[in-house]
Amino acid sequence: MNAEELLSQAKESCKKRGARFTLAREQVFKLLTRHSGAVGAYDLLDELKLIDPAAKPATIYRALDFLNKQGFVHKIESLNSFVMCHHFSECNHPVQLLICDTCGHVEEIQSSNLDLALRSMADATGFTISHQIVEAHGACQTCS
Amino acid sequence: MNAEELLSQAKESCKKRGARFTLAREQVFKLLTRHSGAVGAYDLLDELKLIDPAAKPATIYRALDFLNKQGFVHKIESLNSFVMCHHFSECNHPVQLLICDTCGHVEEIQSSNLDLALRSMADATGFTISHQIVEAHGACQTCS
DNA sequence: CGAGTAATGTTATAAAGTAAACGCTGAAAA
DNA sequence: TTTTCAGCGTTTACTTTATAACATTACTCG
Ligand SMILES: [Zn+2]
Ligand SMILES: [Zn+2]
Ligand SMILES: [Zn+2]
Ligand SMILES: [Zn+2]
Repeated sequence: MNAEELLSQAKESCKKRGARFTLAREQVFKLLTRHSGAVGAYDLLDELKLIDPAAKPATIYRALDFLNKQGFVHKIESLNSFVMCHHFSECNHPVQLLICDTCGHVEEIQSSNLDLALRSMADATGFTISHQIVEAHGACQTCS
Repeated sequence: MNAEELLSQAKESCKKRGARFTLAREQVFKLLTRHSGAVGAYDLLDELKLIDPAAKPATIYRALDFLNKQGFVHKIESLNSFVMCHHFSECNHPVQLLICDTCGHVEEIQSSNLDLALRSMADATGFTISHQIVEAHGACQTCS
């Protein structure tokens, strides 16, 4: 899935939902598609400042908040950073990430077994899951 | 597992490994055992200041770092906070947490299915896991 | 004891994230 | 067409979380 495809898919998705894909949001979206790994909000801000020198932390955080709510972007809690989702057409999918600590690449996986195992364990203790965080750190194939 | 049992177990464990369970570390350990849920480093610092007014951020972070490395305490990445582990005798176990967003209680679960599902998915893509983060947010039984 | 290492104290600062007040704008209602 | 108003963006200031750097003290072991 390349950058343009993702962008048009995002626009389409917003149109359907009546959400506004404004310039600021599109700019941040595009910046994110240029990274294959995690990007910090302030790194992103530095990049955004090159095309919009007036950008401030709130600019980035608001855009990221929107993109995250639309499911276009995932937050990586263990790195305080963000990564583009390449499967956002599959709404509300559980997020499962393999994060290479060597090269920084982030791979999003989809294991229903994993999701099931977590849900069944939660069920067993009467816990209702609203949001799950699964992040594995280590070394990717090329870095091993 | 009550507070005293945990404490003596921790002391024992340090003795075996030749790690120093110093006063500062013990104080922070004790403060943590008094919480059933997540505690922020600065909240903990406020509590510590009551018995050691000279305590500074570094004091807490160093103690937490030690306790975390010994496996006595887990960091909750999605809350930037910390929780006592009640199973630290089982060394290096994968950490899987159910976090109630209503009452703040944190339940540590042990699902080998979950661990297996993650590992097998990682294997399939040639990824070697060194550390995993599994945190589910939602509502516990009493809060549902 | 004395050298070497581990831990702590202290100060300062970096990094990440949020709040609140206010102005702009563009599309729906009148 | 004009009004109006909710959503978006800007700006300023601030809070929370975490670490760096370096001096000092405490413990361990030969
Ligand atoms: Zn995704
Ligand atoms: Zn890699
Ligand atoms: Zn544990
Ligand atoms: Zn609860």
